[in-house]
Amino acid sequence: MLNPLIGKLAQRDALDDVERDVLERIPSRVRHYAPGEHLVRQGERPGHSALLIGGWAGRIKAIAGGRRTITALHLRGDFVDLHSLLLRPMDHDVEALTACEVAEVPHERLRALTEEHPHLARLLWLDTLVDAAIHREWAAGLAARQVAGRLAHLVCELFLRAQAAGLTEDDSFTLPLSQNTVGEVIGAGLVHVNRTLQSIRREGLLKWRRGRVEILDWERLAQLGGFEPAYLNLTREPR
Amino acid sequence: MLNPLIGKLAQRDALDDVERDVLERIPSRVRHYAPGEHLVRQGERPGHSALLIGGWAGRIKAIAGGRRTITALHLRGDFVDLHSLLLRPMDHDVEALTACEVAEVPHERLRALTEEHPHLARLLWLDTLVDAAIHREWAAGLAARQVAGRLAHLVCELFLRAQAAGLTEDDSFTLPLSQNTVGEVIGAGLVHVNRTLQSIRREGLLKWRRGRVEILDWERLAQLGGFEPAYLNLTREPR
DNA sequence: CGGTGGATTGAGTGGCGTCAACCTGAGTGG
DNA sequence: CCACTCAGGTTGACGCCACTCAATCCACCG
Repeated sequence: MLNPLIGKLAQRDALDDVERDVLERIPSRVRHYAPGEHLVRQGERPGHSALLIGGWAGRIKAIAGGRRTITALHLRGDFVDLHSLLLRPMDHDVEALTACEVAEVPHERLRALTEEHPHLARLLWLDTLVDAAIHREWAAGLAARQVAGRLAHLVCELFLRAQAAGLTEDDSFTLPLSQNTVGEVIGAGLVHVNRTLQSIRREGLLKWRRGRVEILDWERLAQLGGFEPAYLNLTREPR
Repeated sequence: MLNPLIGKLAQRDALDDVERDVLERIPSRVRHYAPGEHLVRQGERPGHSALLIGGWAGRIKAIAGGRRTITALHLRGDFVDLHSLLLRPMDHDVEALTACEVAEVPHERLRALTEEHPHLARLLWLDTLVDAAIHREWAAGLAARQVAGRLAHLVCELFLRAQAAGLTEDDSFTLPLSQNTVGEVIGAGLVHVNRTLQSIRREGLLKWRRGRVEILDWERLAQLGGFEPAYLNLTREPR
């Protein structure tokens, strides 16, 4: 059940047979969520962390004044709230943005695993560090890039992450998010997202219809977004 | 030498005598930096992590186009690049914003510590998780708050963090950052920071002269920034 | 075939960036 | 002790990116 996680960790550092075995044996309960349902709510103290098996989920921060922002997007293989193992109470909601399939891993098991297998502990820690690196990249983008750049950057990032999760076909992947949701991610209003997207399409950088994105010109898209993939830590290193 | 760190960790969970002893015995080299000097550079793979003993430091992301953004601010007791233990190469610079005193802790020691003392490992992990929580808060602010709100929020956050580090006197603390630097933090231009600051001062929310901030009306300042301190995890919990 | 969520288009406005001076206080050297 | 320097703070003018309000269109579905 945790195979998507195993695959992801193995991209960052070699796993030996024992470690794979330990991960495979972790019990977990599978749950399904409909779009809009909450996997976790702000203020809660969950006794487990949720590993995404399928679908897209987002971390939602409610801001005083009714506005809300999506501070992270997650896909297959991502732990959406691994940090709830230590960070309590939850500082944000986690919401299913599409239909989601989730494996709930008990915190007691995760804690035991980290005590008995320091290398796996490091890889889980690393996973939260990559989350943080992505947060930094997004924050820098919000401060320094305008909407077109943020949009291009987002598409580049999600394509690479989807690719790492085995979810791409050639130059396209499924991204069933409404323009309104995209706006909540990149900090832009719905109308402006729409116009910006049209302009990017008109330029021939990508196609985006019915929740399917096809990248037509990676070079120019990456340039528009100022995209540098190093922060994703998709390379294999001893950790 | 690591006392500021010990104090900080002890605010989040009880440390027993053995743990304190272990932390106290960690060897570290002390270094001093002048304002503008780099503690670490993007792309490097440092063999140690830098613990701030005094002064203010910032994590700087260079964005294509010559712009730069400060994605995190650090003060006494903060590990400015603890994540470099696992996240390589560095995805950003760390720069001394004022004169800084730093203790460099070798990675091999940190790694040994995490393997032998799982509870301390969790507290270090937690420290990086709080960093991430702050990133989320800032990112949400950049997306949803306007400049006055971001400025107010920043002052509230830094006051509480300075207080936790024992750096406040009554309602004031030292914050020797230029308005230009503040702009790089909250994603605003120098001129606009200046005008916004004047308006906040005129409203009687705070004084800010010569690198010293005095908070005059916490209530309204927190309201203006939509400030909710929970994300700082300044509470004591079993971790 | 009406209902509904999402995409699209138009128009008006304001927050905030940028350029460009000018002011102020602290430190320095003669 | 004063002239000079320089970083940082302050002020004014101008323009654009992006937000908001408000329709309208479109695809899909029961």
